[in-house]
Amino acid sequence: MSAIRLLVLGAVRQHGRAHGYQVRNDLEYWGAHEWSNAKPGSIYHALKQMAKQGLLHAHEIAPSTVGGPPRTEYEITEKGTAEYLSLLRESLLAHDQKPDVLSAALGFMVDLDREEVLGLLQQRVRTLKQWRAAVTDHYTPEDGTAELGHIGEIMNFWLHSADAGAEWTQGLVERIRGGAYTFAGEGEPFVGVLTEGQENPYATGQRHPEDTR
Amino acid sequence: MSAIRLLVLGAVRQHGRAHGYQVRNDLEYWGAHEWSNAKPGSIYHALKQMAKQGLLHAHEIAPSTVGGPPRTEYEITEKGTAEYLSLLRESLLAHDQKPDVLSAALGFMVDLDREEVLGLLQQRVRTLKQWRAAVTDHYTPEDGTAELGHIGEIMNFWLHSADAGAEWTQGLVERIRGGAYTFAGEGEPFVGVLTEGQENPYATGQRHPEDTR
DNA sequence: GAGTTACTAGTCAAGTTTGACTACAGAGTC
DNA sequence: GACTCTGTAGTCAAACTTGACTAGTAACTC
Repeated sequence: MSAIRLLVLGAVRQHGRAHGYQVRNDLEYWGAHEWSNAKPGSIYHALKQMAKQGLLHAHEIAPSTVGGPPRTEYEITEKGTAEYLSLLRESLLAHDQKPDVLSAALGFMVDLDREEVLGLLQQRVRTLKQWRAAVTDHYTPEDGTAELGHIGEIMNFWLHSADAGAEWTQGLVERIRGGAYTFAGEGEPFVGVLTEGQENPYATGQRHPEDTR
Repeated sequence: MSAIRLLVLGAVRQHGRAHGYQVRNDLEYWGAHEWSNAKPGSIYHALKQMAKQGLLHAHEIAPSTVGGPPRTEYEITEKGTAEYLSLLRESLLAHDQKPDVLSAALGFMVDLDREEVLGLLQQRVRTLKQWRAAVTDHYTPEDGTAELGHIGEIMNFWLHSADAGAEWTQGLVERIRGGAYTFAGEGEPFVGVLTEGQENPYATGQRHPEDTR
């Protein structure tokens, strides 16, 4: 599973009603084009696809207010909300390597309540540790026959990444337990989207630091 | 860029001549189906595509020796070798987040010589550190206006991953400098492929430890 | 005041990835 | 002896992703 569906559902949901360009702009604001496959084509495709599947409801809208082709506005359906929450929980939980999915989930974690997020993240840490143990067991059995040569570095790399991921997750758990951030049902939520007309400080033209390659 | 082309080119090259199933089996032996998109469909597609592009030469072969559809055997061309080495160097160098690309490159690094690999990896560490500095600079400017809320955790996660990656790469550099593994031009290479008839200890049927999810 | 650039909004074709499926052969088994 | 399971080898349609492109308006610039 790629992160695109979660990102798009979450963005539409935060707006209540959004057209493609708005979603696209939000994802850029979050830096998602840097760490996920949130390219325009993918976004518009996901919107259409999810509308077809009944996760979003498409309103055909008159020609855009500012030029360009006519807009379609999308609204999340009940089915879409269920899918969104399910994707979100799964993404926080999965020790599933792809970092883009976790990143997306971090951006939306405050849509769940604090206790649930803590539970999911702690489970995440446990699963990572189990996975680690299983892998080392499997590739270095008691009889010491493991002669992987440099191929072993691949495993080594994944183990190291898993350890780093577990450690970081543990840190996040502690920050959240310590009262950081505002979760569902805790009053005024943090506003993570751009409202119509607000300028985007991280717009593409601005050049992201990563572009120095 | 996904890792599939590098993986397939490298596998064919090690065999001298290989058919799709052989490549597929090698990649499974390396665990590539766990950490990359090396599914059968992708592998066969890549073989055909690269044959069309002149990176591989396709020999049409008589019906398979053991049943099933007729095989096609592939051999790497000069152009393919050039592409392979170029992909390999690029993958070792790129601080480009995708871990599957780096994993694939690790499996093939011994096709380059020791000094070159050391140079590439050290450059990798430097680039990671520069990237880190640029990101922190950009998102926490001197005027302290950065009010990212929980969105900041996304950046935090990437920074943490980059740090872990740099640290691990540094460790690898030291192991290689210390004489580990056998690189190009250093005598009998480590055999990382399965020869015809050799059984695969990590075959799918065996169940990988990751499957305990 | 004509040309160039930038921004808004989205489409499209080409390429890639996925997961399920086909087809054959040998080995066990009831 | 019919049935099921496993292994070999690969195809295919559907879905997804990519990057380049269209098209209109505003704003700047010389």
